[in-house]
Amino acid sequence: MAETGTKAPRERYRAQVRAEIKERAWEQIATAGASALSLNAIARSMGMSGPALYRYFAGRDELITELIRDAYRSLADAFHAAATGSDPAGPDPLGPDAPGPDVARPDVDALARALRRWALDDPHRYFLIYGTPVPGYHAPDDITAIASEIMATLLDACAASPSDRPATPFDAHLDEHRQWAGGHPAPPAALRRAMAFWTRLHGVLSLELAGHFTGMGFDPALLFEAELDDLRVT
Amino acid sequence: MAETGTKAPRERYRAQVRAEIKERAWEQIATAGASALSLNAIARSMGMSGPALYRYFAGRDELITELIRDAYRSLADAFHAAATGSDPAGPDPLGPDAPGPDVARPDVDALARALRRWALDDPHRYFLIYGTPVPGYHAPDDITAIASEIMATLLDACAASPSDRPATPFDAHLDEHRQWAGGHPAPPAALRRAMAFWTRLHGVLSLELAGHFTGMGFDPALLFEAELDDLRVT
DNA sequence: TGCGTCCGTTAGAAGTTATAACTCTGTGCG
DNA sequence: CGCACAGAGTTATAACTTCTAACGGACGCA
Repeated sequence: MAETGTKAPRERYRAQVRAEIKERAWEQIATAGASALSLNAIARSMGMSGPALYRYFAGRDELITELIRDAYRSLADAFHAAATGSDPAGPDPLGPDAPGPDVARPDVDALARALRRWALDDPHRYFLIYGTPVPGYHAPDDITAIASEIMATLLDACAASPSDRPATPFDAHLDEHRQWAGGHPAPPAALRRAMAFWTRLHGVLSLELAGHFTGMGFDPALLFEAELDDLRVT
Repeated sequence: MAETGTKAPRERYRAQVRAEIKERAWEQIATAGASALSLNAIARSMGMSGPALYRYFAGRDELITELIRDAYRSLADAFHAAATGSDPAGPDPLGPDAPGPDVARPDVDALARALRRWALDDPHRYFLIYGTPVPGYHAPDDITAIASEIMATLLDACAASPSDRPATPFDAHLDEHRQWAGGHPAPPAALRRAMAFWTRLHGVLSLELAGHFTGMGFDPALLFEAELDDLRVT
């Protein structure tokens, strides 16, 4: 990490320009969405013209892949920070106000709120990961590795709080096909809860971020918390 | 409906060409995704060249809006068919095999399975409605009207099966801000359950359709049914 | 039969990604 | 210290895209 400062100047400059390109790309995505990302517009906004960007990225696809990788990395970091309590935004800012019906699960709750904060912080970044898939695209291995890291953090948290819910047939199915857990020693109930965490919170968040709740009147934050409460008994 | 046959030949031809354009558009979306939809390619595949399509659609946006409208209409019809039992695919094909822990709720279950069938039938159509939103786009009123129709069908089903779950503060919040229900007389518990139906099943379906479960080993259909089971106690 | 509307055409402007070829500058090595 | 080479940025070009404009022809209605 610290060695990047001692690199050759040529390479240093290259890394700096790459970083600026990605930064402009994020800005552009934030205003016009990922599908409208234009290499030409990025080059223009940087004062250089057109094909110069091809020195730094093989093409639009490689740039977007890099952005997706950064998005996954950012989520993994946010999860890790929330799990270890080193959350820069403070430990659950809206957490203690509304204690759940039962015992507190600091890990899972902190993860959920970190996820929501992370998603609201940049909706386009969220949709880059969880939005409409690009038909031909397959994520490279290092990106799926980050996804596994995220899942491992979630499984840690779910395994930390035991469940008193009776096992269902689906719990057994999930336990029989647990290769997706990547060797994580979580019990079946934790597998089930991690999956429910993922699917339910994604359900709420993706609808909220896509604007399907706008004009409906209720508060999406309360819906999120209600789903989080229901996860407590799952 | 039957009057379209008696229309003027000019208008009849126009409607026919519009329909064929939309058909080709769906084919193209199915293979390359909505973002890659090209008017030029559609025209080429129809044997006519380029700008001829502008006689029928003001532009790409209008065509896509039309496709979104058709997608909503199709989902509303599928829901309505499932709710009234006139389901062309037969009443819940995988339903009776695994009876839930409690009383059967034919309406809600049928709706859920109709939703999954509809989604798997054409994933791109699903993402046209529930996928990454286009930044500048706002759906016209008649489309939001179809969305309300879908929600009304769901609320009907949820109101039909009473809940023995104690009311939560969020149920009250949903009841206080119930303008999204469009005057539907559903009780608070039904509002809550409809919302959970929507968000949870969307969570599972969208992750499944986007391919986030591929290679994980478990069966997404069982996850869907497990979430449907959990809705029974919500 | 004739007139007018509407359809499909070609031409062209402005944008995109991406490649090829050229210039020039800065780096590192002898 | 100077020189040669690698690499950055340039322009030109090709092949796309959406979309506008102007033209010709055919079809339907009176």
